[in-house]
Order: sequence, then C-alpha cells, then structure tokens
Amino acid sequence: MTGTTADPIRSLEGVVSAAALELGGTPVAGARLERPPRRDFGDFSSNAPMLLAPIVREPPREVAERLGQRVADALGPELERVEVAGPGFLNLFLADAWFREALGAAAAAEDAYGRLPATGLRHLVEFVSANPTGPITVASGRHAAWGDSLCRILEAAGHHVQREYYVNDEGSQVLRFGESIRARARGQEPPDDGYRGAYVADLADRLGAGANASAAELAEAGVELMVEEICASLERFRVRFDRFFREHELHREGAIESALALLRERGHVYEHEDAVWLRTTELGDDKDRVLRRSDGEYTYFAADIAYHLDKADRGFDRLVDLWGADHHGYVGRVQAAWRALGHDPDALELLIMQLVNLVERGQRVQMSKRQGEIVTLDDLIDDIGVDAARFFMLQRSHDTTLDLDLALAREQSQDNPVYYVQYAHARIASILRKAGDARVREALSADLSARGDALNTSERDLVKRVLELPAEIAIAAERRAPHRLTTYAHDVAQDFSAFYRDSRVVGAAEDGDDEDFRLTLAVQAKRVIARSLDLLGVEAPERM
RNA sequence: GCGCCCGUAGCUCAGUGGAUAGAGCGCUGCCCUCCGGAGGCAGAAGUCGCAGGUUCGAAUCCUGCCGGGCGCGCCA
Repeated sequence: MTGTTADPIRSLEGVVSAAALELGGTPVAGARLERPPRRDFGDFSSNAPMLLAPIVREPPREVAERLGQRVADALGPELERVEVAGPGFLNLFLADAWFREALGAAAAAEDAYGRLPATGLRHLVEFVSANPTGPITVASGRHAAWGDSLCRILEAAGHHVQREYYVNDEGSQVLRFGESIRARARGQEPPDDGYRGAYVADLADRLGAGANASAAELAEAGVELMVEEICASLERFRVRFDRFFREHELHREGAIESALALLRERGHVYEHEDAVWLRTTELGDDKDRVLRRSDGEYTYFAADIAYHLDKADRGFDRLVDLWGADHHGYVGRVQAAWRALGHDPDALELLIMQLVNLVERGQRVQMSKRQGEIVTLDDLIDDIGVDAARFFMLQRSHDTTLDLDLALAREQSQDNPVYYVQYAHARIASILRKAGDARVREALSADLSARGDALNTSERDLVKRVLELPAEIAIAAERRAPHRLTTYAHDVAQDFSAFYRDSRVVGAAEDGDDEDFRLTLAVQAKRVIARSLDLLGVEAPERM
C-alpha cells in the first residue's frame, strides 16, 4: 500500500485515480483528494465521481457508489467505510491502521520528508535588485524575504534554482549618486535631484574622497561600498545570492549591441527622430519604446533586454523576476521584447511585489531611522528581529499591500503567530528531551502498525496535518505562494496543541496508551514545523 | 482617459469550479491538583463591492459598472 512512499495522501489519491480509470476507461483530469470542510464528511474526500459522471453518462452519486466499492476493495482493512455525499463526493473514512502506517512511512523518510523528486527544471529567480545608491529599505526587505523563501520552496519542490541580484551600476541615477558623494566631500549640499541621506556623507568619508575626485569615480567606488553593505544587510536577513549581475558587464561586453542586432534581424526595430525604437505595440504593449536615445545612449530598457537575453542564453527553463510595484508599467514592454526575441512567453514570469506599510495599533507609523529619511531593513530587524520580520513579510501574497503591525511583531506572546509556531516547536523539543534520546529512537524504530488501540480525534487530525506537507510544498511552488507555508506552520502548531491537550505523551504507556505512536507523532510534528519554518527562513528554536 | 492589481467578519488577510465561506487580531464568556498557561475551549460577528452571464454547482471563470492602490518619460 502506502508504506513505501513518503507521501501517503498521494498514494491514496493514486488508489482512487486507478479505480476511476477502471470505471471510466480514461484518466480523469483534476481528480484529487481534499480535506472536507467538516469532520463528519470523513478524512478525505474525492471529487472524482463528479468529474467521471459526464464520461460514463451516469448521475454523479451513482458513479460515486461504484467508485466507492472499487476503492473499498483496493484498500481492504485500511478503510473503515466510504460514504457518498452532497452532489457526488466520495468521502473516505480511514481505519486507524492507515493512520499508523502513514505516520510510520512519513517518519521513516526522516529529513527527506517533504522533499519532492527532482524535476530537472532550472529556475533563475531575480529579486531585490534595488539600486545600489542607498541602503536596503523595508520594501526591499519584503522582496528579499519573499524571493528567498520562494527559492527555498522551489528547491524543496525538486527544482534547480539560481538566485540573482541585478545591479544597476550605470546611468543617470548612478551619476547623480556620484555627484551627491562629491558634494558631501566638498562640504556642500547634494543637488536637488541627488541623494540626501546621511549615509552619503558617510560614504564620502569612507572613500576618503578628495574635493577634486570625479563624480564618475566616486559613483563607481560608492556603488561598490553600497553593494557590500546591501550584501551584509541581506546576509543578516538570511538571504544570499548566487550572483550579483552588474549592468556594467552588459555594456562592456557589447551585449546590448548584439541584443539590438538580433531584434533588428527579427524585424522589430525602426529609427525615428534619431532614436532607435522597438515596435512593442505589435506584441501587446500600448506604445513603442526607445532602445537608443537620440543622444546615442542606450536606455535602461535596452540593457534589460540584453540582460534577459543573457539569462536565456545561460540555459534556464524558467526566468522569474520579482519587481516593485512602481515597475508594473514596465511589464508589458519587457514581455513584448521577450516575445520579439522569439522566446516562449510562459518561460518568463514577471511578478509584482506590492508595498509595505508599517503599522502600530492600526496607525501608520514612522520608525526611528538610522539613515535619515529612509526606513532601512536594518532598522526593522533591530526593532522586531529577523524571525518576526521574515514571517510577517511572508504572511501575505505578493500582490497585496502588506500592513506590518510592529506592536504585534514585537510581542513575545501567543498572539504573535511567529512566536506561537516557534513556541510549539520548542515545547515539542522539551517533551522529547524529557523522554530522552534513547527512548525516542526506540519509539521511532517500533512497528506502529502492529498496535491496536483506537486513535482519538486530535491524534488523527495531527497525523493528517503532518501528511499534508508534501502537497503544501508542491502547491506553494506552483503558485509562487510562500504565504501558504506560514498558514500551514500555524495549522500544525494548532493541531499539535490540541493533540497535546488530549494525549499524554511521555508516560502514555503508564495509562495503557501507545507511547511509541505518540512520540513518533510528536517527532514528526516537530520536523514538519522545523521544515516549514526553514522554507520561510525562520529559526526553529529548541528552547525559548 | 488607458493598463495592471486589489475589494471576503469591526481590523489585517487566507481561500484560482464543489458540501453549512475560514484564520489571526479585537470583542464576550469559560478552564490553571495535568509532560512548558509564552496554553486551551466556547461564542457573537459575512448581501464574498454591485449587476448580469457561463455551469448540475461560482468568493473562484466571463462581461459591465462602482470604490481603492499603482503605473502610463528619448528616467532608472
């Protein structure tokens, strides 16, 4: 049955699908097992009969009856009973034997549990990419947490992942940055459109900038220092990149010219009023875009096309870009350019990250700022810590504005979801310490299926929850939805609390209960919480 | 004006075709002879923005409208 795999729910789904195939003569697309909304609808519920009904031309409930019979035959004693319900659901009530075997299988997988089979697909995820003209802000912090967590989840889902930060070290912004440093070095105010943060004067000091250094030199040196600082802030936030890709490389290697030549060859380029244009309107954009300005300079857009071409040439199956909300007007033209280059539109995903509002008791707040007018990621971490910052930033989907409640995030109590989850983990650790290593190992090597006592509701609920991890990871990866893991981790913690309330673990044997089963379940709940938190980049403490 | 995103409980949000729509916060009430009370249980609270449509079935898909956010440079 399911004992040889680390995804017992999937195996069960396979049994139902096989039965549906026999009945319908053809595979049923979209059939799945889901957790029913109410406990009296069983442990798992299949929508297969409703999908099968049109194929076999029978009422869904009749199909469900026949499917139920076959599933019952296939599962034998692991199934308690099936019920047909509602519009044609097949509800499965599983026997305790199934729960024991399933838990045993999950526990036997140890650290591999929740790690999905390799897909061979190579992903390049580009995120943060904040201009290297200032420290990392809270908004960029959300990009960092989210992008990094997505990468962790993609890896768990079996994909190969490369993390990349695109450094805009060219162009007018950078020059203005250099001019601002130079002004400070001369004891002057930066230009009106320059960078006015306190860190600029600090950079001027650290560079030992003489009054006659050029803005371009100062810009280059300033960018290098900023990249180092950004890197350090991100490292502190547990975010590491495989590569910082400099825009400068594209200019130096003639990559922009060759991208432009390729576009020209493919017939998408024209000249107008001394500028070179890309005809993006033919590919879904609302206006054509300039690639090279009339002054001969390439636009940021041209460099970005060259960058994406470079990524594609490196042989990735999937490019994921995470951009700020202020860049969403840019999506159409980059997609158009991507298609102009002849690439599969689905291979490039452009995701937009919405803004972060810092909130305290319902009011927008101004934090005390280390760097003048900018609220930096470091300021936030100093205030609420890395774990709370990451967890809170990951609780929401990327396309919704985030209200981050600082008061709640600071709170070290059960009201704070990150503490609630970490507390559950620490509490299980404490229980297992009390049991002792040797006793825990003994429990893990016991054959749970040989036991006979009835499981209680909260034990069964926790087993089911723990078994959901592989599917949760798969869905989070597919939908680019790290926030699902925050919900899941909280659910596990909650189900553990119910289990713990109802069932004594250490000393269960004295009451005649199955202590091996309970210890194994506690171990597995702890692993699953730790795994979920790891995918979020949040620590799972043994003690608090 | 055009484009994209959002509109679900008092608040912040989950829920990408299925059953009586969920969680956290807040609110009300209850539970500490028990492995961590940094805990648990129960309750009140919803015209899923509005109106049509598709479907056996719609918070979910389509169309229109209303409200909010963001974007619409030979800036990056």
